[in-house]
Amino acid sequence: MAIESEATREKVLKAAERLFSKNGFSGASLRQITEEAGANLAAVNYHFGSKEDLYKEVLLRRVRPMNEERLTLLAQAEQLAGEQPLPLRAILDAFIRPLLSRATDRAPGGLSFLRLISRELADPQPFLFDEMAREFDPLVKRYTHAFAQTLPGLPPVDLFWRMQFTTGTLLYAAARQHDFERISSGLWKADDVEGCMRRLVDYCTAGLGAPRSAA
Amino acid sequence: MAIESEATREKVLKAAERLFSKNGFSGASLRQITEEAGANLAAVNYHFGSKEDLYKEVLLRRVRPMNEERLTLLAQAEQLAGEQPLPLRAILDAFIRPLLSRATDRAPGGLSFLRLISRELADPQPFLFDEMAREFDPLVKRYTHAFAQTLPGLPPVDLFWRMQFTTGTLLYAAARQHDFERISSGLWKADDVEGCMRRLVDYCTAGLGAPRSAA
DNA sequence: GTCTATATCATGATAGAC
DNA sequence: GTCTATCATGATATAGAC
Repeated sequence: MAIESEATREKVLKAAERLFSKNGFSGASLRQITEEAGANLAAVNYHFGSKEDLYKEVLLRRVRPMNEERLTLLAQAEQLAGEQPLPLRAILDAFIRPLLSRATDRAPGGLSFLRLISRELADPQPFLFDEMAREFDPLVKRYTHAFAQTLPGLPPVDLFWRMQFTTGTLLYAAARQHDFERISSGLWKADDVEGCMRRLVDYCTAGLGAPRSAA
Repeated sequence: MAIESEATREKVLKAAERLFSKNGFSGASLRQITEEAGANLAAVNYHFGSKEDLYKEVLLRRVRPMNEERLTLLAQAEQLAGEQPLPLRAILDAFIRPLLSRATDRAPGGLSFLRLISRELADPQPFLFDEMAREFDPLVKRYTHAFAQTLPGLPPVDLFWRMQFTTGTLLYAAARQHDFERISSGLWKADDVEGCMRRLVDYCTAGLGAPRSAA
């Protein structure tokens, strides 16, 4: 039945998300995953074809809506600004929020997904590289253009680096949401994602707009 | 013989560094490693005891001198500055250089080590967590103090975040040195590590010293 | 110290009954 | 669609010869 099939599929995806997030692609076995899902070992191959394809689906089903959200928020901000170039803060907020907000989502997968996507982008799986590049390409192009408009004097190579630095900052913040409370020695509480986001935007706004030092 | 023993040990460490870096801890097998090293499978257990202990040694033998260098550079900069608090740039340079300079080292392991240590810090292996914490603790304390001196008005929680953001920026830059040339579409050449470092310092200096926005 | 040989177990994948 | 059973392979680790 389609209904039961969907239920099993969903349970497997959920368990896979958690275990891939915790142990990485090669560190999580299909046996662990199907056991935690309460499904049969053979279900993975039936529903997804292979472990790699399961991993791909775990990621893409969350990445796609997230990136659409990022593009939508940017478009909305631009409409609001009219002819003016967007303030840096506005671009960054549109870029960061759809990712970090998932740290508090009641929706499934929040923290797991953050850790997973951070690991994948900082340390890509070769078999997924092309598909991820295709998925992120419109986003990169679109935001590069927005940043370039707001920072007209910045040479392309510097903009490239500053966007990379911003990405690194964001990914690390996302990857470690799950243990910042512990390592901050009580300075920060895990439910204050807004506080993290505000500080992240402060930091990256300054970094992107920094003066350039002499070579 | 002690000499041959050392040679085998060294060959295994070198191969392990490359393969752990490329495929991660669980993605690299002892078979791969010993084969690439031209050593016997049993050599790993003889010399290191277990796969986990091999991994630990691969990391720590490079982390220890790197972190000593960071502490030394900071002390030297402080001596140079006398009574004055250090400029942000000087602290950052001392923090960043001993890591990123390894991207060009003729010495073995440069790029591999960068990728490996970045992955380990952004996504720690549980079995190594305590030992890494112990190894990095003096560094964190020392640099936190230096930053706090130079940024006297900054509340501790904000300093915590900004140091985390700086760490994330640095680790991502380190992790991807090996393919920035490719993904920059020709904007940047891999031999220009100085250029990367200068831009990284520009970015983080601005971020650490950024104005704080209202909550 | 280094090797061969092997023990023991986990892995991803699939064939075929239901 | 889901199950059991199994295959072929590869994993870490170790015992014991040399």
